[in-house]
Amino acid sequence: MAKRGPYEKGEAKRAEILHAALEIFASEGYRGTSLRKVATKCNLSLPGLMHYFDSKEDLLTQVLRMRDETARIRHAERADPKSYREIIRESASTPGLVELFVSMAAAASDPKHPAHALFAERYPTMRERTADYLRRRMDEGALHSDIPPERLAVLFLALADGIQLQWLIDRSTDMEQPIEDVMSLLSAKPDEE
Amino acid sequence: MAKRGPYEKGEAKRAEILHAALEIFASEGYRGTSLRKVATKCNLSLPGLMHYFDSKEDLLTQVLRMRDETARIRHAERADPKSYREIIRESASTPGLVELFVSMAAAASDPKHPAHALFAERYPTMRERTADYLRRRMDEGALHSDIPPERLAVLFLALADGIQLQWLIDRSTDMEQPIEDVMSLLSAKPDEE
DNA sequence: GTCTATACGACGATAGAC
DNA sequence: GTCTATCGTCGTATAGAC
Repeated sequence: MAKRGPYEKGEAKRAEILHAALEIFASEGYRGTSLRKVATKCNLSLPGLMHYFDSKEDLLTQVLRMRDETARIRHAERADPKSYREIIRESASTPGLVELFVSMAAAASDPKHPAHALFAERYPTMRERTADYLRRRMDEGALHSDIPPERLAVLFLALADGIQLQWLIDRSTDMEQPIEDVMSLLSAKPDEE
Repeated sequence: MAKRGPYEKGEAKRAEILHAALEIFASEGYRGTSLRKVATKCNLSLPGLMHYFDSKEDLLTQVLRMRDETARIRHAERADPKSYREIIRESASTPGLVELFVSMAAAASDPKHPAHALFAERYPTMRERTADYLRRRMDEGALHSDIPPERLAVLFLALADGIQLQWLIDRSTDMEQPIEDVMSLLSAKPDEE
């Protein structure tokens, strides 16, 4: 911020583009949103916009990165249910971004896709954070399971992603319930295990 | 089959197109596969192909419908873990189709998308089938939970969809483990609940 | 009904001038 | 750093042959 030097304006413009893209994709969804719309919103021609990004996929990847970074700062590395509920609420208010996330995850299955690296880092990171939280709760005696926290973390992340797919189709789907249900299963006393 | 009448040839060609599309999307993925490629594979011009379908999205939706129908026949309405494992194995051999499924689910969030109706029917149907299975296992005493089977079904479907997203990025992900883990949680004796 | 030819508008991408 | 101009490809639309 307030960074001096020859790149100051460029960085500001790049951030402006990312914010504009985020806004448009949030309100109009992933499908049928073109770079020309984003460019127009930034008072730029398409090539003018492309000066800042290698490709559309690159731009979209950086939108997701920015969004991750925002969430990371806001929730300060926490992985507790309260933080999780806030994220769910934010998602629920911006279906367009959920659609963007899911579409990008599918496209990123190709190792050459710019978002592949993002997701390839993102999942292990979130797994660790979630596993750490679960381990803490287990040490406190609040949760019990023979399943290692790392495996439970994979499970919780799958749950969080998967419930979004059902929610995209039926907006009345409760996105918090499945997580809470598994939590309650882990809260049961381990008498037989 | 061997259906007589004026539509015989047309229906056969339509089926040929769907199979060709399935094959191409399975081998090359959702991204970067054009209808012209599918048309060429069927010895057809693009408009010739479009004679059978309203739009690209319509064609893709029918590809998914056909795939569902195939699976339904093969697994004969069952919803047991053995059937589930077979489906997982089939998915794992065709990442392109998993990508197609996820991409379509995201796009189908728009109620006007042709696949919206498919998913809007599909999820409740699969929920019922899964809930029926769980209820049966509960009656047998093999599973125990205070959570109603319908809610557990939502949970299992989310798990199955979500683990695919992680698997698309990291193919070494075990797609069966999370389901088995929740099953094992439900197998525990209910002494404290 | 089945299909080809042709054309249209919009997309993402790129070359090169300023 | 930003533009105009242009490219190739996409999905789509229409006219009309058989």
